[in-house]
Amino acid sequence: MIPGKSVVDVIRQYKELEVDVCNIEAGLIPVPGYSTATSPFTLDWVNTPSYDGFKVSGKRSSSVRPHEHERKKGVPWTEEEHKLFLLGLKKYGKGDWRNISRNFVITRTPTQVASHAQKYFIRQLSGGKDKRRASIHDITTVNLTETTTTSSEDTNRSTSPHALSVATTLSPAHERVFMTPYGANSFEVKMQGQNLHKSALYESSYLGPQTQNMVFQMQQSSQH
DNA sequence: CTTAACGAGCGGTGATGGCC
DNA sequence: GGCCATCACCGCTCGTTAAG
Repeated sequence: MIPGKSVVDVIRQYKELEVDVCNIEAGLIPVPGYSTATSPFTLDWVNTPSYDGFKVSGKRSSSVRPHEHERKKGVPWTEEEHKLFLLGLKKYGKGDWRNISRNFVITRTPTQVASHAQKYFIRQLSGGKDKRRASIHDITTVNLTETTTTSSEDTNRSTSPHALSVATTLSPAHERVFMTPYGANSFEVKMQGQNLHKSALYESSYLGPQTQNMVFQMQQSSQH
């Protein structure tokens, strides 16, 4: 299903692509960026017990490296991602970046998580040095935090369609509690009173089975 | 997975010049 | 002289990448 395209359009596009691919494989169309006469690369079909497919051979020229292998720009970690990282670190411990990536910081690859952890631990080791620039790595725990914010962003998040709102008898100050899925294995709790807002991140294992199921269903619906 | 090198981007700080 | 804006330099932070 492609928005704005009919079945006939899609079939026509498929057939055109099929012809293109046939022409490319037949060598009728030069691949952009490669000159068969000057390129140091060759494409060989390899068929061994361990590998079956094309393999590129030849030397990589350092002079062309910057053009064909641009360094990716870094995407700064958000506070939310860092908090999820801390939760994952708590659950899986140092070194299990794969599971932390898979179950907590699902927006980052294990390599990115490992890199972030490296900087985080370096920051912890250098603690105590004054005159440091503020960093996201200064956040070392994910605990119940109390604020008096009444920002619209706060309100919007709490009343998102995937937030579970429950009445509370915790204290007269907390009139409502909002639970919002937060990553794959955690959830955010916000307690709101007239002038008091509290928020905290918890692992899903903190919940009873019924509530865990409700949060799981909210996660499913938020993904759709 | 760990470690270290690398590079981009940002913020702090001092120098400089214009204005009052 | 005091204040403010602008600029350049430098150090720091942090994401990417390659080697082990």
